[in-house]
Amino acid sequence: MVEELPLAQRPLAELPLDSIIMQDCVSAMRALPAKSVDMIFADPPYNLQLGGDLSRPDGSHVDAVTDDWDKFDSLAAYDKFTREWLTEARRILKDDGAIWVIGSYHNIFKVGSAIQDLGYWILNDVVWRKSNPMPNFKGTRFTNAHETLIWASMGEKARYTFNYRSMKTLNDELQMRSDWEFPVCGGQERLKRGGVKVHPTQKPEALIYRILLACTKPGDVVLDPFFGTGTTGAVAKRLGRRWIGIEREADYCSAAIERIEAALPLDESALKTMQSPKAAPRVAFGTIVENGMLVAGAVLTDAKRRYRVTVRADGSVMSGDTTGSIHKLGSVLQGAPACNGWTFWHYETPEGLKPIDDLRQTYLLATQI
Amino acid sequence: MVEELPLAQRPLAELPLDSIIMQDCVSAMRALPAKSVDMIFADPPYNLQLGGDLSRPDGSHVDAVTDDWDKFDSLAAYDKFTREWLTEARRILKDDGAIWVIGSYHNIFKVGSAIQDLGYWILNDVVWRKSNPMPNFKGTRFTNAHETLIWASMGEKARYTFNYRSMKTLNDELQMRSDWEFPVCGGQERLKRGGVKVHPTQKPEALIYRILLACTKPGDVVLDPFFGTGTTGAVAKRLGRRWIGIEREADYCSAAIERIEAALPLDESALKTMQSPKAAPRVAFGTIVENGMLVAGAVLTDAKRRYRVTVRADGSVMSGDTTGSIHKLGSVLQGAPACNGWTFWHYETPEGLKPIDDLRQTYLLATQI
DNA sequence: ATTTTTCCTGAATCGGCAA
DNA sequence: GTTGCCGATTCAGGAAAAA
Repeated sequence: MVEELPLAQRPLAELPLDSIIMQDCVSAMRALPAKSVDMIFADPPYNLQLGGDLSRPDGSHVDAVTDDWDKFDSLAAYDKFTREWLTEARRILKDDGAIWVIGSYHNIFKVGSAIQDLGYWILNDVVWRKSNPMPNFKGTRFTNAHETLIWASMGEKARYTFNYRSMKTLNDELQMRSDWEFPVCGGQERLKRGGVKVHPTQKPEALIYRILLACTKPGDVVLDPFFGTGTTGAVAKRLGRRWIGIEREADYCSAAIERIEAALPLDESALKTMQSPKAAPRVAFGTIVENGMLVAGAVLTDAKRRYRVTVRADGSVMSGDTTGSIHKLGSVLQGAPACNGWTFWHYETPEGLKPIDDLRQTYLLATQI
Repeated sequence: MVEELPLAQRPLAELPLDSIIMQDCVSAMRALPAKSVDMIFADPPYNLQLGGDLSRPDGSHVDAVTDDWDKFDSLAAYDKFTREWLTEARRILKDDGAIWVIGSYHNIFKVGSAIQDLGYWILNDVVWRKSNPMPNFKGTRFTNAHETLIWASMGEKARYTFNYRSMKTLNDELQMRSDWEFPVCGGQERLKRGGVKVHPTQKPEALIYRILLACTKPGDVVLDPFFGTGTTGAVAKRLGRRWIGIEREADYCSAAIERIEAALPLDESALKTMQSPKAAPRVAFGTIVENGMLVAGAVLTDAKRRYRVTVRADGSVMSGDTTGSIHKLGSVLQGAPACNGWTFWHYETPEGLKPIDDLRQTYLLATQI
């Protein structure tokens, strides 16, 4: 007779994959098996503690985060809450798993301090620089133009996943730095119901995309204990990762389900939804993929269709078992010392082949001026 | 007979201005009078916890921070140390003073958490983006390309200095954001003795310059409890601020003294231009009427001609049976909590509508000088 | 249909002073 | 401590409206 396996060895199949647990974050995590997920991405309440109303110089009203879920009785209460969920997160993570947490100065120091105290090992802090932050209307402080993310492994000696090459390719053959620029979530990407935003703090997909691409492998299980409207689930689906969401609010859950079901390989409409840095004069091919202008799996050929490569999620391309940047594959396949991949490679359109440089131009036009 | 003043009221003259206290940070601070300094800038040990030696891909050796002053027995010991010096800092600061602390992910979460626990009120966290960071030689993480600064006042309701106009001017007439880009300290600025850098973590003067310019007034006293080679002193001198340094190591002290003596203060005129345009003398709207620049009975409208009021002889304005100041009517008619009547209300000219603020400027030009 | 202008909004710990 | 008045204060980008 087969004995019941101890909790820590329960098979992964018992995880409620690709679904939302509509429940309180901590109690839902307690029901999950130990050492069972590869990554946790968490966007916990920030505990903003806002004062009175705020108006813009033109008199219009600022729509602030006033939801109950962001209210805590005290700093100590927030600290306690933070340590509770981080403790459960640690139990659920595999030994070679990792955690990402995003926050602002209101809460990130409490989060980071708890992460260190609980035995996690911080690998990087990453800064999300907002290209279009809300200004400081009263002129009393610096424009709060960034948020902070913490990436930590299970311990000083623990292993973790980091797809170094993917990041370097995504960043046009330069090491990816700890400061990332993205616009805030708006436009078509922002979920709305009756013209009103569904969630006050929806995160941009491009941000989660980069995190999952950097720190998970295809098929990995990603848990988001503060699922909200399911950005993590939508990106995970897009990138071929499994996901589990925990979310208390029924409204957010229904919006998330609808959204993730609709998530598809991106089409042209995505161009409008996820704009990206406008500063960089250089555009990495990875940025084109990250923004959905080309999807992973797309096939590129040269103008005469003699060579063909397949686009991968990190902005590299592949031919047989050779992989590399668009420039490298162009030179290798031709046997040439160098190649400008932007003009060499083409993609199929209803009007025929077009150089991928057109996409770069479109991207630049959309993001510059 | 005059009784000895309590510690909290000791005259400022007792502060060891523009000098270095060569002593342990906490004990030196204990000897300073309470509520006596305007700002503290602190660059405490980062508690880096480095493993073995690190080499570059070319085999060369990376000169890491291995000094004793950066070693702590445990995370708890670092935490205790942090709370000790932050507590003393709080005692020494004036009620309307402020503190800046710089750190990396190794220590900044502990620092920020302690700052919040001790009753300081965080105003911003600021990211120093390094334009030329050291790469991640092993390709195991993101390039650690930034450090974090925390700016905090003495409490939620405490006042603090922020030279908004100076920052906006410095940033090409756009609000200064919370992410600042500077190169790391090198070249001529980097202090060396016999070709060897004197201090492993010397900060760029441009960074301190911006902080002092933003958050102190000329003549303010700035204390740096981890003085090192005296960047804070050199910048304070240049900007016409007073400084106090605390530094344990004699080598750093001598280098700092030499450096600060060589630093040239900006002359007064240069300082003036960087200060905010000293709040222009206030002009009552009534003065404009009194001088005939607008006559009683004149009609003012907003830029879109949605609202209109009539000017009265005493400088009040009227709409229907509502009367009051230009500001009050602006807010009442719009239903807004506040309104700057000078920019909201316009008067008719042959060239079209013009804000009445133009009249104020004309009046100021005519009466000043 | 195309270009120009206006409008709207985003995790925000967002006054100072005198009576 | 409270109230009330004076008057200082916004950037980027997408979408809708107007020309």
